[in-house]
Amino acid sequence: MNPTIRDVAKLANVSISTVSRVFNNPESVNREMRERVLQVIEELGYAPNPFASGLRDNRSMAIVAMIPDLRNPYYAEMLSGIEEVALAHRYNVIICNQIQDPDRYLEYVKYFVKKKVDGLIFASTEVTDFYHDSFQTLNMPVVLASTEGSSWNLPSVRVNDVQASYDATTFLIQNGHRHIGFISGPAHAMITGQQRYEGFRAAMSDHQVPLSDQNVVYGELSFDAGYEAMKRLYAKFPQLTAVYAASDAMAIGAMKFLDQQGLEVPRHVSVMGFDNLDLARMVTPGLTTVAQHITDIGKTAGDLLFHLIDNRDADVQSVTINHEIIVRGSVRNRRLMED
Amino acid sequence: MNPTIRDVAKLANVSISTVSRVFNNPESVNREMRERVLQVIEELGYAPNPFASGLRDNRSMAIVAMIPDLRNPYYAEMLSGIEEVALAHRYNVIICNQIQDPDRYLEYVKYFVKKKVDGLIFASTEVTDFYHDSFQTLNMPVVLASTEGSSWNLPSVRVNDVQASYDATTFLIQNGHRHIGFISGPAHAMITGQQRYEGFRAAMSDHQVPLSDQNVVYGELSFDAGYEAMKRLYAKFPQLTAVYAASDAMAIGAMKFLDQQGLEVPRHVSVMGFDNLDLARMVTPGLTTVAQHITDIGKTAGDLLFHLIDNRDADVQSVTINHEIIVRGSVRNRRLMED
DNA sequence: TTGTAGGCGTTATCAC
DNA sequence: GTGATAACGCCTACAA
Repeated sequence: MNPTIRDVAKLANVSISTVSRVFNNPESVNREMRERVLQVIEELGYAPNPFASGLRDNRSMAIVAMIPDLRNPYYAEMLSGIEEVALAHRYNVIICNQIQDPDRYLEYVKYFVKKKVDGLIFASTEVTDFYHDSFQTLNMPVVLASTEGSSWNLPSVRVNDVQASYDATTFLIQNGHRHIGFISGPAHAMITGQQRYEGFRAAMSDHQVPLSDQNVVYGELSFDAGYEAMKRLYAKFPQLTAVYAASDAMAIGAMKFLDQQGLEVPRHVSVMGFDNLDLARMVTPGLTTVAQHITDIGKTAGDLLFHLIDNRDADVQSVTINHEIIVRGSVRNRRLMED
Repeated sequence: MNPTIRDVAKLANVSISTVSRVFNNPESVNREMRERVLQVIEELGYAPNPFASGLRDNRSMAIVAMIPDLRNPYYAEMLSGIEEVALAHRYNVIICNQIQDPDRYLEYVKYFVKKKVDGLIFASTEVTDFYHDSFQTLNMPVVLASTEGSSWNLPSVRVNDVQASYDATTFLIQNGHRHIGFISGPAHAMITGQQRYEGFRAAMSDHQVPLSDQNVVYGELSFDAGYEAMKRLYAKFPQLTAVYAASDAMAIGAMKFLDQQGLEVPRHVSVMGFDNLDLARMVTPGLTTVAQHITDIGKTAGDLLFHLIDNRDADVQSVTINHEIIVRGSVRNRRLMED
């Protein structure tokens, strides 16, 4: 059995209140006594029982990170940012994975999150009524990461996807491409479908590049879906000289397909991604992409959450994280073309 | 404020013990009463306060997963396996990241793990005295994943690295390679350095393939380290026709270097990895590698841990997870060579 | 089968 | 500045 506050008190010849004060308000206790107590604490290896503190204060010193898929490096990286700031606050991070499965999500909420946790980071998943209702009943601070909840006034941390997508498209255009295919996220997905499409569309339009249904194809954000999407895109738009995909995984799936068709990247087709996963620099050629600074998104979401935890009624503003074009080898400048 | 057991009791016109029993031993309570209580529980949305239960029973319903690096897909995948079985047991998983930093590790132990958690999975990190001592003071079940602790009789879950490495090397030899470079993990690393090297050595020896210092180079397991290691290896062993690396990340780093030298994989040099990360199928050509079934390692480690949690004195045996050669495009069969 | 009561370890309020 | 004590909510002997 671990030592309790009482053991410390007895051995130090003080009351338990004094021991407690040494932890929670050291200034208020006589120097000499304090040192004696501290010594005994050290000696016994005493640490307050977190259940007891939690029971009294209703704080768990834990937050929960809800993400769609741990095996996706995007979320792993975000999680690592969240974990980083949590550690600094001496908080634990509890993982909830595959939250896009409603049953699984409810399971988490029912057994884990209820009252046991001081706050919640909810990542990359559209905040439907379903999720929003559960936030209400949970009654704890919530911060969104890489998704938005403006309709419910929930603070969020994310890049400006419209602008980022606009910039990516513009980069391709400035490199002399005019036949640009877009592999979008699912049509119904607010961010990876609609907003990134919107940025693409706006850039094409602003630069007077023709755009029709022919240019666009939709799919899930995965490698496999990217491969399939590229197949469809190439079938209906074979004259494309560049492809821009709504995620790096998709872009790399597209590269795989192109390679299998004997089309070289970037000699025959240029490819641009979105996210800047570690992966992007590992493939050959390196993938030119829009960096999201994912770790920062996680860290910032953590910062906001802890601010809300310390200060329940704070009016926390959403934060936009800067994006950045990372140039590697997968896009060719057609303005410098020789053959 | 959330409803307590007392609220339920009052509304259902029973004593709190009855309510408690409905949760913990439903059979022992009169059907009619039970249904009445259940209804009230539903109505109020009552759930037992985990702090109170924890305080009484000294169980947190949480385990901790200690890993070296969340951003490494290897650990993310393992974690996802752990999380999967934890959910099935209605347990939370708390992350401890970057445990190879001793200060950080101690921080975790000091503030988080002590008494707050029912068990521990410790991954891919050599169990030095330092870590082992802390396990002792923690006094909770520990299971090792992808590392070994035979010297302390700790149960572990891992592949047979010597055999797996032997098989990988044999695969290359059977494909007609006799000039095979090996990019090893750090020389001091028990598994990725010593055991995987040992498998390599044994296979070379058994098949009478010459082996000297020239064939081997050491490095960390990362992409960047793989790139650098390949550079060193190629400098001292330019006649190699195949490279076998102790991790997929290293192998892909090596591929990057080879590409930059104008050496084609697998036409000029074959490459073989170890792990079978998702990554391995995404690169071009696909990486031929030894699959570790990482998710299974995580799941099995979880299973063992829960067995120990339910049954403190069980004598749990270590488990070896099967490995498997995954053939993709990065190894060329020289026996079928035309040019 | 059901209810009563004590205790888990901590913190904060209140006397002294 | 220090000490006694109630309260947090649950579970389980034990008594009825």
